[in-house]
Amino acid sequence: MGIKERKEKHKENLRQSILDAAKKLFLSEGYDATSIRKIAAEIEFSPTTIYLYYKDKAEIAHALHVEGFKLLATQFGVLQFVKDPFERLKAMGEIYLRFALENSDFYELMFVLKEPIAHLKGSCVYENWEEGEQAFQALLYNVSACQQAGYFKNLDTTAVSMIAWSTLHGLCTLKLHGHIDHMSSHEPSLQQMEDIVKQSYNTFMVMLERIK
Amino acid sequence: MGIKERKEKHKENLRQSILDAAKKLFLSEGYDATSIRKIAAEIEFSPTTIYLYYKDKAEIAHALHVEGFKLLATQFGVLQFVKDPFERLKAMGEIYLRFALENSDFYELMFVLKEPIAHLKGSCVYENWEEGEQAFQALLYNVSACQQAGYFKNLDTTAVSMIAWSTLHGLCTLKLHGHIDHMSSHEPSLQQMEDIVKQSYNTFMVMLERIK
DNA sequence: TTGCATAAGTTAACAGTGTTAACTATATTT
DNA sequence: AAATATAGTTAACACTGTTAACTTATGCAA
Repeated sequence: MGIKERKEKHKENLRQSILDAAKKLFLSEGYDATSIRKIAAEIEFSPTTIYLYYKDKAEIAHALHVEGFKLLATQFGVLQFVKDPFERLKAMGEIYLRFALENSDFYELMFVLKEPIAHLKGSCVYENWEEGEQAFQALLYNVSACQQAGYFKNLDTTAVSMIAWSTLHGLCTLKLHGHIDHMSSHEPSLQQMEDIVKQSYNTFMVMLERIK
Repeated sequence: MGIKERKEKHKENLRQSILDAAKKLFLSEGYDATSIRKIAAEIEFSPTTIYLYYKDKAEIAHALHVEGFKLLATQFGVLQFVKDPFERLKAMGEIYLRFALENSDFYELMFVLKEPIAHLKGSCVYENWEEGEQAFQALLYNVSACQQAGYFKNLDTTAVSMIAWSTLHGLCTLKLHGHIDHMSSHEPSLQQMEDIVKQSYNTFMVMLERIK
């Protein structure tokens, strides 16, 4: 029947369909609600079959984590058209922010959860965090370009990059984990801001621009 | 009525010893490994007894979360002796950073996990996040004092405070979740830094100081 | 064709988790 | 003494990740 045919097709690339099922569940119900058993039910195989294709749940998490970085990389793609270094850095931050807020589950997997990258250390040949490094190198490049254009004088490129990343990451996670919302509901100065994240980001950019 | 009072006290005692047991487990084994059943075993009561004193696990998490904020508040205490506003802001950041790195489990509970503050919304009279607010108000006060001393001119106090908090929070979480370490092991520019967090923080302070 | 090894997938189980309904034993009140 | 309220327990539900042991199907050499 139709189901059997579909099953046959799945068998051809079971590893991929496990990942697809995981992704589907993960995007619709979040990471915690994505259990091995639910993935198995989705592809209509027994839970133990998953372990024939992935070492454990962390390995699936890592595979999704890689997908997330691919998605972010494509969104960073437009940056090549922004010629002015500072404008490019600004745009990079905006893309990062939007990515985090619009793909919060992916963001969690990429920059919050320990599992996907802890998995690296456990397995393989002491593999490093390739995805994160690439993104950071792009940031380093942009910060460096800004410095050549006269920004961030006498400041360490790496340290400035770390700060830029940290600020954005902090803003994203405080928002995503509900801390900003919980505070804005009662703190008057925050209540007045209509978009705290966006306004804070803009202020940060003004701060960066005004470093003498 | 003496008997009733003693009973009340016993009830209070048990509620407190549940919290103590939870804290002990949580500090030695982390949040995830602190299960209701383990807490029960620690105080030598059955797991269900816990539910006579706390609504659910999130309520225990919230109680510990409050303890964490008390601890942070005492560490902030020394700030009153720092008269210069900018130096005080600097010291505040250093205390925050040290607190996060030395009490990573508490930090997770206070600023990362959703459970303890999501619990607020679920129960009570739409209670707000008192602890977080108080800490933020202290930050607002210090940023405002800096502005009166000529720093951060023409910048919104709340936005600057949000950025300061975000930057510190970002730095802390990237470190605590292993993202910095995973990157520093292969990225050359990071390898050269002996203490990435500390050096980045210092750079951030220089950046703030140099805003024209 | 028979016999067998390998691969692929399944069943059943282990050791946990948070949480709840229903029960018991004890102490207090009527 | 009987009724009631309190405190705590047992047993269960519905989950979780993960593993050992089993079955079934396939391809290949004798």
